[in-house]
Amino acid sequence: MKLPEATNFIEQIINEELEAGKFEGIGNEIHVRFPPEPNGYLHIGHIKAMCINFGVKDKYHGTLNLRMDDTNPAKEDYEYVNSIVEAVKWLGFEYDKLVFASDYYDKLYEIAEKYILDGNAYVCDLSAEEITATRGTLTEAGTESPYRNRSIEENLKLFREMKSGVYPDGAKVLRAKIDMSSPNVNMRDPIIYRIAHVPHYRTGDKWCIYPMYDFAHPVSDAIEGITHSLCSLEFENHRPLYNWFVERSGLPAPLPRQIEFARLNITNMLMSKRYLKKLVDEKFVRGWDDPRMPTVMGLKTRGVPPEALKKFCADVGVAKAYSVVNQAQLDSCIRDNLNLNAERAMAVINPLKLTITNYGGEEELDFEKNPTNPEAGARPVKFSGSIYIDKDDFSLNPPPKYKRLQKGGTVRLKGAYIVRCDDVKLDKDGNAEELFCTYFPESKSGSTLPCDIKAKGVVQWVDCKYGVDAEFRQYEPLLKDEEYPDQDYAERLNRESEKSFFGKAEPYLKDSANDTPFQLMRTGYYKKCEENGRLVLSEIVSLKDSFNK
RNA sequence: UGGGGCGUCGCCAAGCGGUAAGGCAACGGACUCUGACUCCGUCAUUCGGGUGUUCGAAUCACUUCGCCCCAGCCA
Repeated sequence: MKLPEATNFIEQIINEELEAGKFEGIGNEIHVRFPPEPNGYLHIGHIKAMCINFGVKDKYHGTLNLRMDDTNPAKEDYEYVNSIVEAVKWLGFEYDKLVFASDYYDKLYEIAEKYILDGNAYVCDLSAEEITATRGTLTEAGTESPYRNRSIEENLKLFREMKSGVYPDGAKVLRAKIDMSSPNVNMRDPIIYRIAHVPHYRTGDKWCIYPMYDFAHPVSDAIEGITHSLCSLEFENHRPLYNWFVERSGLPAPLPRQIEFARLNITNMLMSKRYLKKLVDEKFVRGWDDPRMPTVMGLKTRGVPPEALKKFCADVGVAKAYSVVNQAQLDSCIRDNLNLNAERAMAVINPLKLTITNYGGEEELDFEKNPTNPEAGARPVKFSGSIYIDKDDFSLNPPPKYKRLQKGGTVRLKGAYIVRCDDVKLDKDGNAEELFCTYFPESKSGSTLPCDIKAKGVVQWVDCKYGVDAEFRQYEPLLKDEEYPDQDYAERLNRESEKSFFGKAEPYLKDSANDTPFQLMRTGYYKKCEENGRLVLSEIVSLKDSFNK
């Protein structure tokens, strides 16, 4: 068979295995899984994991299970499984099956009994504190539990009693019998089952004992016939344990192989579920879909296209080295996508009135919706000679190479005419309050008339008569501190992360039904939404660089 | 200081013994009815350091330094 070209070390490993014929018994089919725990919403870090897993699935024409890793009833809920499914679908990833670790509780229990029967597990009566104390330290071996050598019959009886609910939480646990003096702490008789009289969101109170990740995960992989279990670096130390459980599970070969990769970090983006949950719970943000959140839903409400996110993950790559990607790299992917797809519109954030003294009447001008894509069509823009431009587009003391309007200078009004500023009315503080200009009819946009007037700059504008009020919301990224200071984190988020401006926008923005992202000329990419009948423009990402060079 | 990982341009990242890809950022310049976009050009005599092996090393060996992970009845 001809192998696809590997683009990262994981695919390289898969290619090598395929070449060696490792999966011939199963028709060379690759099976992977994406296993979030339904205890929070998916964030951009998960998108990387999905790109890797779904990427392998697509490249090798394999299958992928979306698996809810729900073995801790205390934290999990349907709210989260629904949000996860929604996020996966919005991103356009197609999984083969939606499965739950909790689907395997019976099977898992059965396999746990097998471990006992094989002498590989025992019931331990030590308290949590005692277990911790006897685990040893990083440099000293642990000591064996006094319950380690109970008979198989006694272990079986005790384990069944644990299951039947006769013991309170914490009274007993089932432990794997491995090696208390292993240099790998994870191998020092890890706990397989704990007692928790907590109802599970799916199985209700059918169970009062729940399997631990270290046992449930590898065995779930084996049950599903997963060939490659891709996870992040912190599980490297668990791999020997993963293999230990899989090899003794009695499940048919081929055994799954765990491969670890470095998780995604982005400057100024906080990706810890714990903190994100805190922000939501303590109402520092409106919810998991708040546009300032790095969650899939936050990115969605912000207007970021899924394709831009996938491109970003592809650009960032997959490796084992710890890394922090510059947010500029994400922004670049978003800009690239939006530049190609987003419609263009005009709006001014700080309106400065500009009156054209030699213009009478009004007219309708044609604007292309997207200069990079003529098929996007055109929209009409009304012009009455009395308009607003942005305060930033006029200067009383222009710096060198200033391209926009100044007294006595000219500028082109985007899509309309070139105007010359004849007079400036100042307010009491000496700032420009209104501009009086003359326009040049022969400079009309698209006109073939000869025109001697030139303008270096182009500015956007909104008609005074037809423009509508708009609110602009600018979002700073979620802030991340090296030290993760709980205290002022949320405070800073509120203080610095959301800014509002009020200005004027084209009526086109208010009227257009769709709320797909668009670009405000020279200002940035925005998403339109309606709040209580108000036009709200939320920033997606700013244009690169720009003003005042 | 036990064990497991990782160290290639400011930030990601290819490279797998034959003489340092690419992306982001930055910096020049061209173009432009968005100071955007696009386009052209510049940006690692060097791969954490050292020592060996070799005709030849980022790639192999040894050594040294630095960073990350592991002692939840979380995942």
